[in-house]
Order: sequence, then C-alpha cells, then structure tokens
Amino acid sequence: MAMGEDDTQDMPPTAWAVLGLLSFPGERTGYELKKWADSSLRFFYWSPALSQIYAELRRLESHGYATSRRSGPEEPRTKRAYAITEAGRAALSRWASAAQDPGAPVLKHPLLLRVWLGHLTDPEHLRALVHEHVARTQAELKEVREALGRADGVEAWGHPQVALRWSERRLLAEVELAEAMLVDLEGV
Amino acid sequence: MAMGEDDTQDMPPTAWAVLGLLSFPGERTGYELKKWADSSLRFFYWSPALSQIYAELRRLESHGYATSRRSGPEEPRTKRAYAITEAGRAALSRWASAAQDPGAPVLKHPLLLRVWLGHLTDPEHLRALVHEHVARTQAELKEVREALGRADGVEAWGHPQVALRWSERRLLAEVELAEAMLVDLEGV
DNA sequence: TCCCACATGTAAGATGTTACATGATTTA
DNA sequence: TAAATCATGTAACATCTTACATGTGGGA
Repeated sequence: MAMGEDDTQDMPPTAWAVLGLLSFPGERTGYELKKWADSSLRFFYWSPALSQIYAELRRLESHGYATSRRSGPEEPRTKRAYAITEAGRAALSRWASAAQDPGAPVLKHPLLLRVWLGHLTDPEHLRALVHEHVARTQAELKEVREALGRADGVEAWGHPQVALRWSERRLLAEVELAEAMLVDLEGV
Repeated sequence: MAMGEDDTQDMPPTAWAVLGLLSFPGERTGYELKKWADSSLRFFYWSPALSQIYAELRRLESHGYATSRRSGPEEPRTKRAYAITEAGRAALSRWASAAQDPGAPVLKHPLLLRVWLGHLTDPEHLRALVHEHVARTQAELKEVREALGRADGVEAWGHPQVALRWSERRLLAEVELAEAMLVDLEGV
C-alpha cells in the first residue's frame, strides 16, 4: 500500500479532527462521535454539525482512512460504526507531524462584538450580557471538569487530558477577563 | 422611514461587524475597512476576506444601511467610500441592544488539535509548535498595543478601547496557558 | 523603471448550517 | 403509550475563501 498518493494536506481541518476522534481505541457511529465532539473537542476546537460529521466520515472512507461496518443482527439497532484504518493512522500521523505551522487560533467572540459597539447600547444591558457570559463560562467549566473526570485513569489518554486541562485553565481565564472588563466598563 | 420592515436579525454577524466598522465617524473604502479589521476586529472577532467585505458593503447598501459615493476628480484615485445611514445606525443599535443572548464564543485552536493528537507525534516537535505559538502570540500582543496606542486619546473610542484591552489581557493569558501546557507536556 | 501599496471586483468552489424526513428503542 | 434518545441521511442554502483579472499612483 502507498504509491505516490500523498493526501496529507488536502482535507479540511475538520476531516482531520474527525479522523482524530477515530484514532482512539474502539469504533463508533457518527452519532457517538458528535456527542464526543460536543463534550471535548468543542472546548478547544469546535464541534461540527451532525450532518457534517456524517459527510466527513464518508469522505474519510472514500480516502481509505476509515472503514465502516453495518451492525448485524447481534445489535438491536441498524447503525454504521466507523474505525480508522492503518492508512488513516499513517496519514493522521503525517498530518500531525507536518513541519508546517498549524496556523493562528481563530476566535469569534460575539460578546466582544457587542462591547466594541458599546456606544450604541445601554451600559446596563452591556453589563448584563457580561454577567450572562460569566455564568455560561462557569457552566462550561463544569463540563470540562466532568470530561476530565471521565478521562482520568483511561490508558493512553494523556494528550487529550492535556488539551482538556488547557481548556479548563482557559475558561478560568475567560472568567477573569470578563471580570476585568466589567471594571473597565465602569470608566466608560 | 420604518414601516413594518424590521431586518434586525436577518444578516450574518459579519454584516453587523462591517456596519459596526462604519459606525465610527468618517467614511471609508472597502480596502481601508479591511486594514482596520486586520488591526483590531480580528483580535476578538476575526477579519473577513477583502472580497467578502466588498460583498457585505453591497448588502448593507441594498438594505439602505449604508450609502456609497464614488470619489470625484478632487481625489487622485477612483474609489468608493461608504458611510453609515441613519437607518443603518438605528438597525445596528437595535441589533446591539437585542435581548437575545449573543451566543457562545467560538474558538478554533489548531495547536490544541495537534496537542490533543499528541500520541501520534514526536514530543520534541510538539514542544516546538508550542514555542512557535508563544512567539506568534507575543507578536500579536505587540500589534494590539500599537492599536491601543492609536486609539488612545481619540474621542468616543472608549468601547473599542475596552475591547482592545480585553484582547491584550487575553493574549497575555494565552502565553501563560501555553507555558502551563508545556509543563503538563513533560508529564506525558 | 520597477515594485509596492492602493483599489475594486468576479467566479468558482469549499465549507458548513438548518430544516426536513424517517424510523427504531428505551424509559418514564 | 408517550416522550426522549438513538440513528442516519438528504436537500437547500448561506457563508466564506482563493484565485483571478485589472488598473492607478507613489516612491526607490
């Protein structure tokens, strides 16, 4: 296997993220992948829509990076479980090790967009939005900690845990940032 | 002006962001808007491609939220400068004050995606990526401080400054986060 | 003179979302 | 038996990027 076809770079990051999800032991369905993305990937990278996950899985399979298996009569439900292939693992490895710079993080912060345009709003309203943001962030913090609890002790999950710990600290920082902004907002 | 047509919610956030750029005193060309987005908006929201800015400006004009003026013979170059209209300002105000939750921030962090998949890479390589990220973040920090310097003293720029200060602290936190992750990476 | 910054746009295509359609199984 | 969750997919559409095409003006 492997002639000249080096597809290392021609898939969108989302495809690699889904393949990454598949790179951990076991096989899973698109639906399961979505739940996993929602409870872990999304904290540092974003969770694609379910329909996109299905689309990426088909792409991965067409590239030979994953195989799927329709569950037989042994399982109650008709589902399609995907698993990474050797070629997929090799491609993912090459992608993760590429010399290329992975690129700058992209942040889209709707709250900051409102703050930036604060001259058009009631200061009271603005402060309320910031407080809501703090509450949401704290709720997410709880979720990250739960994910961390589930990952704790599982073998070979060291790196996902590092990512989750980074997310935990990031959310903590997000709360502090919001509180500092509240102070700034006092001085017009 | 203003019958029943309330377009408050039916534009993408990017359109509002561009209208927001226009809401500060003065008129500007698409090209100028792009530079401004690159040096300020992008730190907390993201900078659209130039071609998209032009597209959004046309959309804004078709909604009556902006007007454009082709420069006459007084200016050396043929350009089209846009300015916000009263209707645009009113719509933007309504949008900024909407009761609705602005939504959770979206973060796409390519470095973390690599860290998460760290089991597929050489630890050395991973650490190098983190260091590059720190260097890039520090460069961005410098840019934010320059933007802050330019905004300093300008009347009625209070809110953009708050957003910029938030960005400055955020980048500082980003550096600390990366350093803490480097420590975590030591312990597998 | 050559290159860079200014300036505007089109076209093609990738990416991603929402809404819709369908149906099985589990749990309350 | 009703609702929630599991499960998969399609279709329509919006969003956004890249590459391309074109040209002017100013500075080295």
